[in-house]
Amino acid sequence: MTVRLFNTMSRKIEDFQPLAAGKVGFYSCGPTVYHYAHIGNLRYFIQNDILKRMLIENDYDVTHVMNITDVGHLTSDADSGEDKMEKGAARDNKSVWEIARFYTDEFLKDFDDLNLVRPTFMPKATDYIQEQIDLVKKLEELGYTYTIEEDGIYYDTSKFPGYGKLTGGSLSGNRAGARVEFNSSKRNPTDFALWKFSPKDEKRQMEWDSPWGIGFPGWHTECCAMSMKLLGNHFDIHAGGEDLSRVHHNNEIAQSEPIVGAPWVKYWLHTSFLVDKSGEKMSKSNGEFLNMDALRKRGYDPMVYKYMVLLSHFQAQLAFSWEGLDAASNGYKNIIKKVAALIDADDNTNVDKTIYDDWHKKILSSVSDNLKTAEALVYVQELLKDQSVNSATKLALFEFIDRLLGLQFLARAKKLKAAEEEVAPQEIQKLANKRIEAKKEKNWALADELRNQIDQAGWSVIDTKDGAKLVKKS
RNA sequence: GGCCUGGUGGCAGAGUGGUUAUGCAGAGGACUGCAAAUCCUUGUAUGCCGGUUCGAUUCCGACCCAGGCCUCCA
Repeated sequence: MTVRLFNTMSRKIEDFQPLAAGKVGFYSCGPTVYHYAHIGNLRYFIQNDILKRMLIENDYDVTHVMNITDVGHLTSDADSGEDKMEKGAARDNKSVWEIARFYTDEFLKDFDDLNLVRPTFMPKATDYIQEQIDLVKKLEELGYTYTIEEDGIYYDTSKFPGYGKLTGGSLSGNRAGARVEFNSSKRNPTDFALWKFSPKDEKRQMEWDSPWGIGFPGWHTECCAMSMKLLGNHFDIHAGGEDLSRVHHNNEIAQSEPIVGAPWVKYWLHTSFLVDKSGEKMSKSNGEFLNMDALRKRGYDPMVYKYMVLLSHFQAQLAFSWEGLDAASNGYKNIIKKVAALIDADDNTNVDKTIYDDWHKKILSSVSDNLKTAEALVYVQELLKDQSVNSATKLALFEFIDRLLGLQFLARAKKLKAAEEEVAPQEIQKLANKRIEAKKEKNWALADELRNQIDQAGWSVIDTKDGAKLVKKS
């Protein structure tokens, strides 16, 4: 099946043609582990996961690299900002190494709760310092660098003719230091640090020796160094959040193409932001933000958030609201209920191969066409409604849908059934029996009172054709 | 200021040159002593102004509005 993806480089949807037949090298910029990931960050990782699952369902052998940025970087090249890692460490009263480990673990917990397939490699930036130094050395040999005294080694973007090509247009109209004080020692406003020197009077928690003295790498080098090491000089797909395209990814290209030749990467994918209802992006830097734990504490299944994300398209901003999350929650639960009913209805009929193939194709085509997950979910609704498809075929299709979208419809449906089959304790059963008696005597007041008591004890009583049924409340 | 996105019902959001998906919420009904669940039915939308066209929500242009990047952030 043809895979089509919107390539930021061309600003067009292109047919996907891998560099090597049947194989995909995929690099996604990972988290900086100085704080919890907020749910906006997680939207991007969900989208990456769908991309990967879709490629796998299309029989590609995917090698996925996602870095863990555990090196602190200054908040600006002007050397005036704070180091996020060191700041985070001070906030939590821990060493930078401790907070890196702590927030990496927290991140992976969310990752697993969202049922995201783990990357093939998750390199830590601090494990690839030598590779980053080697990369800077090569750029130095090729004449792309210059030194600013007591500051660092910088990349001269005027030496790279294609600078800025990823995001198109000219960068010349950019206001140098539009939002930050401009480092006047730089030759060009777009120049960036490759290696920063540690301050002479200060011992940093994270610093390394290098041919240029004690210091630490600039943050754009890690992705280049690690991707070259783990995916080779050229690879197929590079993904990131929409904020990364203009600076980080243009800088990555500027660092890599002089060394490996152009084009370095074939397809660039960028995920748009989750925004709040006033339209502003969620940001870790702003202090207040929602993480997965905040959602869990309010009783939301992480899968509900994933479902909400998949209802939208990754290139469009998605507005977060509790109302929207509730809608997603109801919608998700309704599907689970219907799938649970399918399991009950499964009468051991055979899977109808023709019908299966038809739906399989429709759903996989949607996701393969630039990740139209919302369209795929419409087909899921239509499949559930379609009475001409037997239960066995539907269930087989749900196995495929769960592989493709990772929404765990079947697992949740089975869990729901298990909860429904749980037998009520004796005292609850007694109350239920009393209520039946009351009903027979048409003593509605007593019956309602008894239902109240059962309700308070955490059970629901539901009258059915076959009598009263007790179901534990979730 | 430069570059880039986007504006669709109450909410979230697809798609389409010719009756605007889907979900959630709402309304009505069936069922029920009442509920819950379920099922059936159902109303409501393409920012504004021009152009192209037999016909524009879709294509083109201007405008208005919102957002992103130009410091680190997905």
